[in-house]
Amino acid sequence: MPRSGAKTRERIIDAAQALVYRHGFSATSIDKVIADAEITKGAFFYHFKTKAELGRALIRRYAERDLGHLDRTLQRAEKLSRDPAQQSLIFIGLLQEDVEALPDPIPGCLFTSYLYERAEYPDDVADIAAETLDQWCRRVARKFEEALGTGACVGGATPENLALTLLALIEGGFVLAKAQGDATVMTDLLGQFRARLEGLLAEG
Amino acid sequence: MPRSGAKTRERIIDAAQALVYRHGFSATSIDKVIADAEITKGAFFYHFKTKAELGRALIRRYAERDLGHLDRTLQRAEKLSRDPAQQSLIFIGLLQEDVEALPDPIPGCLFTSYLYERAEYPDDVADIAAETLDQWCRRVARKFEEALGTGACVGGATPENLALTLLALIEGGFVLAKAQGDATVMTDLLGQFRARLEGLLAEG
DNA sequence: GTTTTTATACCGACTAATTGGTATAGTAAA
DNA sequence: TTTACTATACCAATTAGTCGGTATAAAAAC
Repeated sequence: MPRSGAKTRERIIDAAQALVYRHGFSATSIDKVIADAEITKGAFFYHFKTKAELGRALIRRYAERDLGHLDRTLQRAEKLSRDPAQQSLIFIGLLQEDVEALPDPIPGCLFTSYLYERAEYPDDVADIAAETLDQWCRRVARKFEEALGTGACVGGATPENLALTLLALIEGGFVLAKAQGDATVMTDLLGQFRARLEGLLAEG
Repeated sequence: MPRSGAKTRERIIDAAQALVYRHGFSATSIDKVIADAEITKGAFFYHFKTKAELGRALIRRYAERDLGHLDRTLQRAEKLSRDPAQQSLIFIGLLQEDVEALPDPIPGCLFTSYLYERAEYPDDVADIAAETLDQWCRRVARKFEEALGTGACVGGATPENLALTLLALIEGGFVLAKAQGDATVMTDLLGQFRARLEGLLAEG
């Protein structure tokens, strides 16, 4: 066999992702991708039959990494304390650390990028986004449930609802961070959420 | 004078906006816009020198309508009660009504659309988005301040912080609503926020 | 153990369609 | 007579995608 194509494939996806973060998917031309990846047209179309397939590969990798990162963060929180309530609070703290380490300009969320250009791409791309977002919520909700119990807290908040709120704050936070050109809004937003969760844990 | 060009101009912006909601800005070609608006190329370039200028006009109109709608909603809340605390809660309720009236598919926020394709367009487009989002927060924060007082509540929440959280929930809610193909997430998100605000108002 | 085959990985010139934008000649209304 | 267009033809650049050819290295045949 010749040298493995996996490396080239990764280079293509890396270059494409960087371009999509700045220009969106449809403004990301294959010519720009191959220039940045320093490969040729032949190599590109050897790995991806169409541009849509590149798109699919892009969010598939993003989705995997996203859930992988979530699980690792949850596990780190679990090692830092034995109490699920503390674990939940530490989890938010670790998310704050992630946000502070975000590069400039703020890349944002690839799912949002796709969902806002949705009509351009096959439906299954949006399906992956929906499924991953749902999984994210479920896994976070499970941790909150350990901390708060199954029932609704004061104010009718359930673990599922809190997880959804957290996810919306992150997605919305990306938008505001992009608008302000600064990720500190996200730290504030997460700080607020953390304070609220702390309050709920103290009550329940 | 011949018949006013304002009508044609509006038709162009209307057609463009509908396309941008589904395809994003860069996938929205001038040819598609003129086809949907049922005008000719000559008419388009009579009103807009470049596509970038169309983009500028699009978000400028969106920004104006957005802040106008906010002010009207705030004023409606003010007419429905004399108590700022009640007004704040009613305001959230009115936002929930707006969300429920959202068409299918969910259009989302034009600012997000731009911010996620940012590099394609002149910087002043992003400036309008940032400025409008900031104004939105300020005006909502002023109402919350009337209800809660200037100082921080329990949990360190300030009126500004709460307004920012609400905005992030709306922006993030749009993303989640697009992913799920259903706007009820946004109603839930706003309901949660309302309950929390109610709690803060009862304490303070 | 050398040669031949074969599949993988990649090159780069090419194409047909679309892109944003221009040009020009004419028309219709206030 | 100015403003607001229609209609159509055009342009250079860029777009996604094709195609015939080539380099590499492992496996199979001799």
